[in-house]
Amino acid sequence: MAHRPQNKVLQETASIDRDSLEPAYSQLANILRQSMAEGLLRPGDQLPSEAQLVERYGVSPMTVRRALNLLADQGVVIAEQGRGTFVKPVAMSAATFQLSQLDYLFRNAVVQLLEAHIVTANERVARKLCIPEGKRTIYIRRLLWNEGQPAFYHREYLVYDPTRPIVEAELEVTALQQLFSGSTGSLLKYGDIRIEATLLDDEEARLLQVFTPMAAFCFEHLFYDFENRPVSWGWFIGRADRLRFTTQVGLLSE
Amino acid sequence: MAHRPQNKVLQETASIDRDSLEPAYSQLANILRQSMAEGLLRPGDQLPSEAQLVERYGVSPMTVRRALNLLADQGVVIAEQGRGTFVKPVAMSAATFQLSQLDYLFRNAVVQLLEAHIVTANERVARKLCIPEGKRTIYIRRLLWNEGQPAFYHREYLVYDPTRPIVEAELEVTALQQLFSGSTGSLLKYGDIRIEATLLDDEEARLLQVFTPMAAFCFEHLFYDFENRPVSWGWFIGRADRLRFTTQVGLLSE
DNA sequence: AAGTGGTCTAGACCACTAT
DNA sequence: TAGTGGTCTAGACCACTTT
Repeated sequence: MAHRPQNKVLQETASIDRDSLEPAYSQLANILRQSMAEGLLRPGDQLPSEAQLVERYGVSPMTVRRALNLLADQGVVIAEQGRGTFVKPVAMSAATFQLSQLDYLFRNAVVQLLEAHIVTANERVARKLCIPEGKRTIYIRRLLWNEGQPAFYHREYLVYDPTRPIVEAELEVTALQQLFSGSTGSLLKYGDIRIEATLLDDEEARLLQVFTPMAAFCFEHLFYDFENRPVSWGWFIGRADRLRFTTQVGLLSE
Repeated sequence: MAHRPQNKVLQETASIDRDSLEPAYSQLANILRQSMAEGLLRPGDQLPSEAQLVERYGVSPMTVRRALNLLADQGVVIAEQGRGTFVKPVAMSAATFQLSQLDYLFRNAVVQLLEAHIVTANERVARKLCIPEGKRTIYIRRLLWNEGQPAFYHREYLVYDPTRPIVEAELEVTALQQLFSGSTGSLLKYGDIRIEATLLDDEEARLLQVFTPMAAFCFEHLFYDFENRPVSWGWFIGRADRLRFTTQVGLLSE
């Protein structure tokens, strides 16, 4: 077993303010986070034990527990049963980025319907949507505009089945935003999302008003209904020079 | 205020197994998740109140609370104070992607050091590292191989300062994996990561053994020490056809 | 006023790790 | 054996929303 440094005695500068609107567990988490930011607690160091924190800050074990869980969830400490809780080293692999960073692009998007036709599924579409080849699907092409600029080119195949009301709703151009933002009454159970970097082809470049070669982000999505049947397969393609994902690892700025 | 459907009475098929190794809060969360998967609870539906769950499953309020917090953290329900807890609709924007998906590429990577020189900072480098223009930096170029294939081309500028021991450690080729995986004794406090889609230039394509034009993922990183001074600025560039980020929204498969 | 979620207490027992 | 984190109880009080 690897050696771990002993825990240090923290300065008792900060304490829990019981009159504050901020919950005690959150205050305690911030106090500990502050200790790390100041370098009092370095990566690999052991935090004070839960019992010590209970005594030092005058809160109950559950409150200490919650504060430590919070920090563990945020990836800044790691708790090891029977050993202690330790400050996690900064690792680039801990980075997580969220699609909601693109919310602004979708919330204010103007949706231009380019095409909506019934087409028979070829082999690829049939396999993705788990339907027989040759079965009818609805093929939709949309262009999403944001502040006068084309932001995304979206293509989608929907299972054509009159008994599934989602088809009707999806044909409305506004349904796209509901899909992204989430809305009450959705008939989707879950979805798989995949992000790739691709080159724009000529048609994509023309619609997005750029010249090839140009890099792009591609967001492929496959949504399922409550019977676990695929209902929607499609891609959003957006110019890479207008899309950016950022995140922070290690100590999160509050 | 928008109308919300009333909560339904759940079948009491499942119950908490006190002899199980699985914690009660986790069991309860899974029971509720199962109800959603079966369609008993649909997006927008209200979950049973905490008091109802306490009575129905014979656990304490804190345990119920924890189960609901777990589901809320996972984004499948939303709790609204004074109103209730509701099943969240599926939203594509809820997708989160984790860089740790690339762990296998870094863990087994063979690092080839292409260059490590002291260079004076130009305007761009100086601005990023917050040092005066013309100050000396260490410029490192590396190629990461995985299973006999070039996986990433990495370039990095390090602040050159003999008083900062990180410089010595970073020059070791193995330090790169530690940066990605995290390791005890790191002197980094936090880092900013940015992901872009780009086109490979000629040099990048040659090293990664592909032909232009080719799309690529670029992971830019900027790491800070405990005095909040930037110490490392660099990019990993990897072939897009070998990199994929996937995730799931809505009901998570367990 | 009644019902909801949000926080918190002051303990308890257990599993695990180190000595 | 002593110390650690992990779970759990059976309540309490509060803020908020709805009726």
